[in-house]
Parts: sequence; structure tokens; C-alpha cells
Amino acid sequence: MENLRELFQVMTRRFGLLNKNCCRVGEAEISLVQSHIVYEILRKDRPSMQQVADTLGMDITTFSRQIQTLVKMELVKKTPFPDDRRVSQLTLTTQGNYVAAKINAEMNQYLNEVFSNMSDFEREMVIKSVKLLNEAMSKSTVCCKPFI
Amino acid sequence: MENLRELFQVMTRRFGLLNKNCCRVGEAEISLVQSHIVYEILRKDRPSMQQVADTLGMDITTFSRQIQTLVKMELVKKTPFPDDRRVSQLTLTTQGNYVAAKINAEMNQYLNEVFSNMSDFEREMVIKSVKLLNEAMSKSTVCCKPFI
DNA sequence: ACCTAATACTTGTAATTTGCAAGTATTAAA
DNA sequence: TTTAATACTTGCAAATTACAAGTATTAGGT
Repeated sequence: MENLRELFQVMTRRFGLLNKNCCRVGEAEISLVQSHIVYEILRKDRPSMQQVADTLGMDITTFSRQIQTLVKMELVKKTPFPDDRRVSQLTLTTQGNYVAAKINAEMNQYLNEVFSNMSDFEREMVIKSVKLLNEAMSKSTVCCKPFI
Repeated sequence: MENLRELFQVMTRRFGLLNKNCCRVGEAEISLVQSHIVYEILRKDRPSMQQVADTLGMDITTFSRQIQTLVKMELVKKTPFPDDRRVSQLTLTTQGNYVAAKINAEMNQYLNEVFSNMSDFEREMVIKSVKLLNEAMSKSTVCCKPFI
């Protein structure tokens, strides 16, 4: 059998680099982790800090400080949750939404370019495969902490 | 069309977390970036610093210091290259090889578990897809700096 | 051969990021 | 009503990062 790990290592590294390069939006420059945070806040509905931190596998203290910076940058808003005043609900500001959309567009542009090098059949196969992988990984018991 | 970016974001995050969790080898604990470095040194034949740094998309100064730590940990050896004394050739020590092998084994164990949730057909398809993706990404002009 | 430029790396420094310990505030459970 | 658990925040101190500026070596032009 060919080397499975090598295949996946190279693939994930490429995507990691992609994420790294795609976080400059106009004047606002956000880090890789910050872009992941913004992405998750967009995807979920008013999530709590703990929720997002768990999803991303981040230490809550590190996360807390990252949120502080994002709030200062006026990309994220923290509102106390009325039903349980310990928790803060996270939302994106208008500017935050803009930044998220911009990054999203860049990523999709890249993905489309990647897929443009494939036939329709191949494209379908790859998409199906990624879905399969995601499902299979979520079933795994070996790894990893954040069970998304 | 379904949301391409979401699919890939989730997949790469999972693999990222996997890498993060899989770097504890006995007493030696190495960081995520260090494990990437060790992996690349193993894969290449006596690479130079610049080579590995480029492959990983790391700043050479950051890389230099990471190598210093890995040398102190006795996982990596730096030898001056006779034909060009500016360059240092990187190799793994015995212990370095052991650590690399251990991490590799863990990763493969995880991958095997993931694949055990699939049929033979699906497994073949996924592997073929990852290969396709790697090829397509390497052809892209949009991204990313390190052209591996 | 000789001067200049380019390459391969290293160090100074300063900012950012990280996580453990230990804190506060609030809610749940006994 | 006391105790425990949860959701976060701050005090640190260590690790990581990158820009600027350095050294050493090699390549190129004349």
C-alpha cells in the first residue's frame, strides 16, 4: 500500500498554508487562528465562548484573550446571555461579517481554481470523498478531543 | 452546489487537531511545527535548512531557532555541507528517527481506523481523490508560496 | 584577480501567542 | 444553604514569531 500518511500530510499542509495566506482583508489583518474563530462564529448561531473554543480545540484562556483582541478590532461582539449570565454569546459585527465574507470568497475562489483542473467526474468523486472522510473521522475513537 | 469551503475547513481542522495530539512520544514532547520539521527531514535526503523552511512555508529565522531547539533535544543533527560551506545538511539522530517513527505509527494507526469505517470501494476512491487534490493544488496559481 | 552581489544562515529585539494556576461571578445540586 | 460545578478572566512565565541587521561563504561580472 502506498504511504497514506504522506498523502494526507501534504494535503493538510497545503490547506494550512492556504488559510495562512488568505487572512489579509483590506486594512484588517487577522491571524490564522482568528480567522478560524470568525469562521466558527459565522457558522454557529450565537455560540458561547466555551462552545467555539471546544470546537477549535483551543485552551479557553487563550481563546478568551483572542476574543478580547477581536472585540477591540470591532470584528466580534460579546453579549451576556440573559438565561445564564455566566455565558457570553458571540456574534460578528458588520465589519466582522464583511471580513468573514471576504475570506470565504477568497477560499472559494481558490477551491474553484483547484477544481477547474479536474473533470466533472473527478470533481464529484473528490467532493464525495471529503464528505466520507469527515464522517469517518467523526466516528473515530482514537482522535481528537473536539468532537465537532 | 454544496458549500465547498465548509467541507474542506472541517476536514483540515480535524487533521490539524490530529497532528496536535499526536506529538507526545514518551518523555520527548515536541510541538506541532517541530513534528512537521522532523517529518520533512525524514522524507528528504539530507536537506538544507532553507529547503525545509521553504517546504513548510516558515520564515528562515524562526526555522533556524526551531532547529536549534531540536539539536539541543538531540533529535536533529546539523552538518556543514562540504561543497558549499554556507549550507547545513539536516539529518535525524537515532532518537530523532525513533520519534519520527513513533509519530508516523500513531498517524497511520489513526488513518487505518478512519478507513476501517469504509468499504474497500470507498477507501480506494478516497485515496485516489486525495492524490488528485494534491496534484490539482500543486497546479494552482492562486496559492501558496511553498511549491512543494 | 578583484570587487560586488547573492545566498545561507544566525542573532538582537520586541511583539504576539500560549497554557497552567489561581481568581471571580453565576448557576446547579445536595 | 452550603457545596460543587460551570463560564469565563487575569497573572504570570515560557515559547513562538518575524523584521532588521549581522556573519560567512560562494557566484558573477569585468
